[in-house]
Amino acid sequence: MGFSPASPRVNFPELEERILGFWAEQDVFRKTLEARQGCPQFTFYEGPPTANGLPGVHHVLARAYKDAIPRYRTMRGYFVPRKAGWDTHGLPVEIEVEKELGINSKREIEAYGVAEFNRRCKESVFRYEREWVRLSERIGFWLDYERPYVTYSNEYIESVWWILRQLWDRGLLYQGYKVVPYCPRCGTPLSSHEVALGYRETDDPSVIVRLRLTEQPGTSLLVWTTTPWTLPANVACAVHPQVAYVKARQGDEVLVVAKDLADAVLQGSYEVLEEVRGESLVGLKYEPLFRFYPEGDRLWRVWAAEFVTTEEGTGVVHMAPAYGEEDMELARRHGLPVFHPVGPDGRYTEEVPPWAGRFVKDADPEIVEDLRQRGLLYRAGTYRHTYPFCWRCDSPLLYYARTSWHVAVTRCKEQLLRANEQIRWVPEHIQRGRFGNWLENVVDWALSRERYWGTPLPIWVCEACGLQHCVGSLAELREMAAEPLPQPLDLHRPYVDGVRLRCPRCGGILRRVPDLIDVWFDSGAMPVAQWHYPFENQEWFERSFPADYICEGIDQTRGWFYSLHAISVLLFDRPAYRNCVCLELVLDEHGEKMSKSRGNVLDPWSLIQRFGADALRWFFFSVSPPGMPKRLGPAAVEEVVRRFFLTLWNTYVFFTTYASLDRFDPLRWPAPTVNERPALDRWLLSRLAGLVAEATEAMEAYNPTDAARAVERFVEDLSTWYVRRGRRRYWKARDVQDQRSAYHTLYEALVTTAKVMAPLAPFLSEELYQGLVRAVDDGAPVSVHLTDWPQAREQDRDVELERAMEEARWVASLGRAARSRARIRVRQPLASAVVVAPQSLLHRYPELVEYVSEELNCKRVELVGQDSARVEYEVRPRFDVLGPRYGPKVQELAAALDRLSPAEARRVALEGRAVVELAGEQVELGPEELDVRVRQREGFVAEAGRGFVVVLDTRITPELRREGLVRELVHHVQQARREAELRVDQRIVLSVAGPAEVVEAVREHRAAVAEEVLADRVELARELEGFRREVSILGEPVTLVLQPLP
RNA sequence: GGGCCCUUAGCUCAGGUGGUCAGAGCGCGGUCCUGAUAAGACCGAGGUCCGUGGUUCGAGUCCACGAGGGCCCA
Repeated sequence: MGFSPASPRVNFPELEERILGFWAEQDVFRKTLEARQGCPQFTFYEGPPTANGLPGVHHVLARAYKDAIPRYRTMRGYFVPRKAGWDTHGLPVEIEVEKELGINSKREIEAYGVAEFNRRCKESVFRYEREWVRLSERIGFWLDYERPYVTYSNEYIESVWWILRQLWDRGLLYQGYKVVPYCPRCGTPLSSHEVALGYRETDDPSVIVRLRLTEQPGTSLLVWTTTPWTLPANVACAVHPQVAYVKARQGDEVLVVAKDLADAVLQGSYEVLEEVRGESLVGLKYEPLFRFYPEGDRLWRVWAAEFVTTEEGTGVVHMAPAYGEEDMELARRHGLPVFHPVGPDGRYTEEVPPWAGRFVKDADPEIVEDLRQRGLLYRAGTYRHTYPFCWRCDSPLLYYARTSWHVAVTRCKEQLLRANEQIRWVPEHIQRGRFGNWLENVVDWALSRERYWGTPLPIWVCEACGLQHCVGSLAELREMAAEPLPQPLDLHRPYVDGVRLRCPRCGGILRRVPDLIDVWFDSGAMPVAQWHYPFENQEWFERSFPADYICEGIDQTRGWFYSLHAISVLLFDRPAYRNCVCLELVLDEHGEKMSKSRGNVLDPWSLIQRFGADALRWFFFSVSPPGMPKRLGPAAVEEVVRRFFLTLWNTYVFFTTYASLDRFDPLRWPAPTVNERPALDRWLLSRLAGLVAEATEAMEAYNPTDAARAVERFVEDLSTWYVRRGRRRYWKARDVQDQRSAYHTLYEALVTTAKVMAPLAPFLSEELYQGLVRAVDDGAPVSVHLTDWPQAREQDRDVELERAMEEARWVASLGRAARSRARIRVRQPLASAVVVAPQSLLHRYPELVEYVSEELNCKRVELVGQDSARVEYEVRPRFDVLGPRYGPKVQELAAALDRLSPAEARRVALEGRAVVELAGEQVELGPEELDVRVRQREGFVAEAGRGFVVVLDTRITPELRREGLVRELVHHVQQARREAELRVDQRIVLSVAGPAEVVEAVREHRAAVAEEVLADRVELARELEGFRREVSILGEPVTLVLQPLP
């Protein structure tokens, strides 16, 4: 047992592969769950991916975030079961299979055979499952992949049926003839959240046509549309009753448009004949544009409607009830017929002979041309706007009347909003912003899909009496079945279509409606259906609902976040999750969205293989908060490795190197109490306690970004100040007590850092833990992920010491700047430096001044509160104190203080009080109200800033010069030791040959040189055999020979 | 057309409740330090804090309007 020196050459991807092996061999994930059996549960829901495509880098982002919080919670003592899940139904899958089969329509699927088609769908959904699991495991996303929930299983479907039955029983599931967004290629309606996925900018025709008034020859209403294909289905037009319209003469005709739009519409000159209110137009009859339908008295008249606006178009709106929600509403109210001359494939039917069989959008130009020839076209152009396209197949959607099934979500809108209040959103603005707005505008969920691969809608209808029945379980299905159910039972189409039920009312036969349900309902049902609730696992379900934590891309506000929420509120009137983290997009290096068409998609594997999964994870956590977009490229990940991982690693190498030489044993070496430790150690322990507190707070707030950044800052301090300053306290230390303190402090800092990093960088933290803890303690938990999250030791916090150390570091920085200005290298010792600091905490911490002295290589650093010889004073008001008190006059105070002569300023600075005249009155200002700054006077090598001045004594005496030479020489010898690849503790004999001054200096400091470079002897007279090196010391050639001793 | 978010150095990002000198990292040029360091320190170049107006003694920070970008809705 004991530490082994870690190698400074580290290959993180390789290290991670080794850790993966270790986890597998030790079954660590299972152990972390077992260790927390019986503890309070923390529930995470995995949003099921569709595994029919390869995972990309954005999935690594999501999975890293999904992983971090459960790991953290496990360390905090919670039991965090994590079930994987796969979304297996729906159009995405069907379209993949259609592509494979080279077909493109429902007709072709039916010809191919639904049974075989669905078999292929089922087969295809797990095509990339192995890739998903492989990537997930490689990045350390711990999830139970052995027992996932799968949405196509009979059990899952049965639970979904149970949910639908609950809704049915409460009258929340209904059938309606409604205008729905409809994909003509897929032949099915889409839900609003699916529509939301497909908006795109496009050019559509923009036409204005004449509706000739029957009883006023020569007068026409003008109507505007971007969908000429809906004109054959026109049954009416609408005006706003309150809006002003004009009858305008233009050429030899009279045109009716809204007054506010007249200029925009009637682009030439015109003459207003009359101005009327919309209501006076109501009832006018016009000539139909087409004669495809028989005349009727109510047809082709003007109606009043409040929804008409004067923001666009003409103020007169064409009504085609089959193709617009408001149109349908108007038709229903006034008993107008619905003309629907378009088939489910988006082509005209025989009702419109000229274009029968044509896809409606393709017929647009011909319809326009036809109207032009008949003199009905007023104007035609194109109109650029955003329009929805099918999110999966990219066809333009049609708004289209269909008989379809809906969930009456709008009836529960208040509950939806109330439940949303109970969710913590990250970022916060989603709650009232994107998600809240969405709920405010919620519409009924268009549930049914006229497709093949999905959860069948469990509604059966009696052929004889029309009874509709919703089946809520397999038992019920079996019981009601007219014939024995087929074995084995597959609840998918076409098998379920063949199941006929006996009518409980009339004894007739019920057949299932052909529809499936929206695939988003599947995933939204997972809190219930993953457990096959209520048919099994009641206690599991109850324990695991609602989720404490979910996390997905922000696009899911309309997707999974919504479907989970809606189903949960409909069923239980509760939110499905308490904390929800929304992730923004992963962009490429140039800030462009990654897409296949741009060819800028980054393969996660290339990054993982180069830099490791932890580096990629860490990049995602630290670069920006979850709700901000992330620019990702190899350079950014490499920087994480260089800036953070390697810095930490090198500190670890430093520790293990010397701890192993010194046989440091953290369990047996007595640890000094914190108060017994020097300021440097107390400072680090204070920083460490602060780190733990900060990281804990951040992780509690679902904010890994702040946690990661806090760790980075700590590691930076640890490496560039703590170890840098304390280096000589370890190996070969003279003061045993100090050495113990140093080892214990550094050890604790590293171990705690490893634990705090564990949820974010599970591999590197494991490696550190193994090398630091398991290496010396058999009794410790096998893995860092089995340890408890560290407690912040508040008693170690010393905010004042931390601030004082900041000052010390600042003074060191000024001192280095002064040396640099004086062109005196740091290796050249100087006799003294004076630090002028009127209001510094350092006066209370002489130890810290000592660190400055070492850092600056000045034998003596004198800290003084005042020094009129070398500095000048500047006095300003404390604006934060005096501003509120004096208001505008604070500027006069500032001016008055600015006018003080150098002598007066000095007096004020030393006395700490000033008397100035303000508007004829004497005002006295005390120390709390003054901001005293010092600046250097000319003629000294000094640097100033933030209330400090550092003045160097730049005189180099012959003694100092010789010491400098020796330091120079030692440096070169150490360099040579390294080049000769000597063991760190290899002893040598050294010979030095060179100019007399160098030789003299070495002679004078022979013992010190010998000790520094581990030489048993230092030869000055004769040259040895061994590793020989020519160096230059202050421009003079010097020959060093190192002879290793046996 | 509406909602939300963003805009700070060449790049990536920090900048509680306004307080008067705007910071870090990377990159660039130079100097230095180092037997843990592939690190690090110092100096230098590099900023209209997106713009305009307002509130205020004081605005990167608050308000209004606008511009650009992103996401979402209609």
